[in-house]
Amino acid sequence: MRTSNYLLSTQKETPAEAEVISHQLMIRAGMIRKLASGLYTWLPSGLRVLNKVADIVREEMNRAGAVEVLMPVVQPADLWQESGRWDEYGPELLRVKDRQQRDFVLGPTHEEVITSLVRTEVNSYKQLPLNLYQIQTKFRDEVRPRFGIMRGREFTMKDAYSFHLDDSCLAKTYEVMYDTYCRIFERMGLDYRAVIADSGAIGGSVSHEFHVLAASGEDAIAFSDSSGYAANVEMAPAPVADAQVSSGAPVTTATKDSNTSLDAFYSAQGKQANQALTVTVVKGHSDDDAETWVALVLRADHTLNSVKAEKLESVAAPLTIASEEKATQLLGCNPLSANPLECKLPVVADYSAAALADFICGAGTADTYLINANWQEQPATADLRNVEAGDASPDGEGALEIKRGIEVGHIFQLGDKYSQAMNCGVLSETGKHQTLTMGCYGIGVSRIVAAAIEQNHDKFGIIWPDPIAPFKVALIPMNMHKSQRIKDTAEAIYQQLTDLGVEVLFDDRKERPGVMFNDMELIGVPHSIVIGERNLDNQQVEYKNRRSGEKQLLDVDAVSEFVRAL
RNA sequence: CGGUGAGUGGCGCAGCUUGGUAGCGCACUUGGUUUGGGUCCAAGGGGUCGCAGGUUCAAAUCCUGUCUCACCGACCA
Repeated sequence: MRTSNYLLSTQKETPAEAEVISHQLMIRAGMIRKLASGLYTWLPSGLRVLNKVADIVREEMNRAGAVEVLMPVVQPADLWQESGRWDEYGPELLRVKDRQQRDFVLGPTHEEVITSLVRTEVNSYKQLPLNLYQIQTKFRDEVRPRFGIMRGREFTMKDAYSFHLDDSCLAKTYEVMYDTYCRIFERMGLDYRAVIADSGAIGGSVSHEFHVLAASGEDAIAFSDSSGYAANVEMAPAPVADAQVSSGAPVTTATKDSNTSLDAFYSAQGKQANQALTVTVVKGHSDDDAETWVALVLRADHTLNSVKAEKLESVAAPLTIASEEKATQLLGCNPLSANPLECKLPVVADYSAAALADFICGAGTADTYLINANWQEQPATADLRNVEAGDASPDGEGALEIKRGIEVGHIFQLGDKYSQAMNCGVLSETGKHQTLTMGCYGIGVSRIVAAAIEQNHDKFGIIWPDPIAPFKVALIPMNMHKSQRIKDTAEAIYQQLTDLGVEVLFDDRKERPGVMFNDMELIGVPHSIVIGERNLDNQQVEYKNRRSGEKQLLDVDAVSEFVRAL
């Protein structure tokens, strides 16, 4: 490709709206342009990378025995009503009507369509197991699109669905997909981790997420420092704390000045946040649909884990935290000063909160606190908090570390949630109808592009891993318009490399060398060949490696052999 | 949806407090200059100041409404 025929679209300045480095660089390098919130056009360089990522995913899925299909983006509402998700999914599901006023959705995922397909096409156990996948556009009307392509509303996803007679067969395919995902991320040269995950709205039991590690990641991941344990912080169980014993110190009360922070108040009382309790009021769940509220009690240094909380029987899902007015009304005082020991609401205490003795907590009147309080009777307890660095690993080996990750893949053992609801089954060996069990396996293809940049960049721009680079080699002739021999050499090398099947970006613009160097580094082309008068006197050109910065001189005749070996 | 902030050439911004009919840098065009790391000089093109209404002799500027966008929270590949 010649830059003169190409749409390079690099820019010097970073748009103000781009917060994370991958978003900034994707715009500056001319990979994407925003059309509207969460909607992006892929420019030529971006599309090349996106296609590279998709190709690797496709190759590895095929190798694993999955079969590619392509389903529609627009899906009839009846399928969603049949699965129950028409009501469950909420506003993230974009619903549209056609000219006959029939309801449709823009597919955020394809369990319904694939299940509908398989129930009509697959009738015998002999056709199983079957793993079908597609690489296709999804639409989710995200509440808050952000970070450019990282969380767009429209995005490219690889989604695969497997169908089985029984769970052990499902487990085998799940293992294969797990290994396939590892291969995929390894091939792309990404630093990733597979972690135990919550299966969320998709449903099912066993589930792993694949995260690309990056400081800007939206998820926190907990790792054991001495075993292979890794889980999303949402899922990692917190250790049960040993009950403390009260020293018998007398209970006193103290009043907090409204200008004093809680932490300062704690230390003024000779305590710390890990010796104090806080109350959070959340919406409860009851069988008769009556409005109920529950007070969750945590240690003040801990944070509430909403995934754990909403799994409690007495708590409504999704987790709804009461507004300050509502909480004040329910508790009879500001929630900060609420007294968990004499609470008007049902109390559920986190294990470590229940284990405390001689703690600080609200006294039930504004700005008044109890010092050296103790539980009078043991409260209902549960694991409610996020694990923290230093907590004991749930597998009993070592302590946890917390790192941040970008979720780029998620695999689930779905079970029969959809096949049951949508009556998807086959005749078994014994001639009986048998409902199938399913797995589903997603990869955020477009998100990988952004995640790869988060992990591979420097102050000059993107540094693509070779397998997903938009071009392998940048060919940079300096002052070609003034030197016939530079022009001839550049054209010859371009021809040789192109004949070899190497993707070359030949910068034939009439630009100063600095401009070309900067653009090629911004775009992140992994290898450059620089042609200049100085070296041409010795029939040589310069090679430069984008990642290492290593430079070396090559004989003009040796260029194609050198590039082939890269 | 709640909280915060912003909308002025393609991008980044100033002007708004104290109304007087739009400016700077980058990018773009032309000429010259320079030529191994975003040269320099000159001359140009491009904006109904998000939209609608109001106040006023006069509105980018003041008022009202509305739309859009970004950031912080609950969802997710």
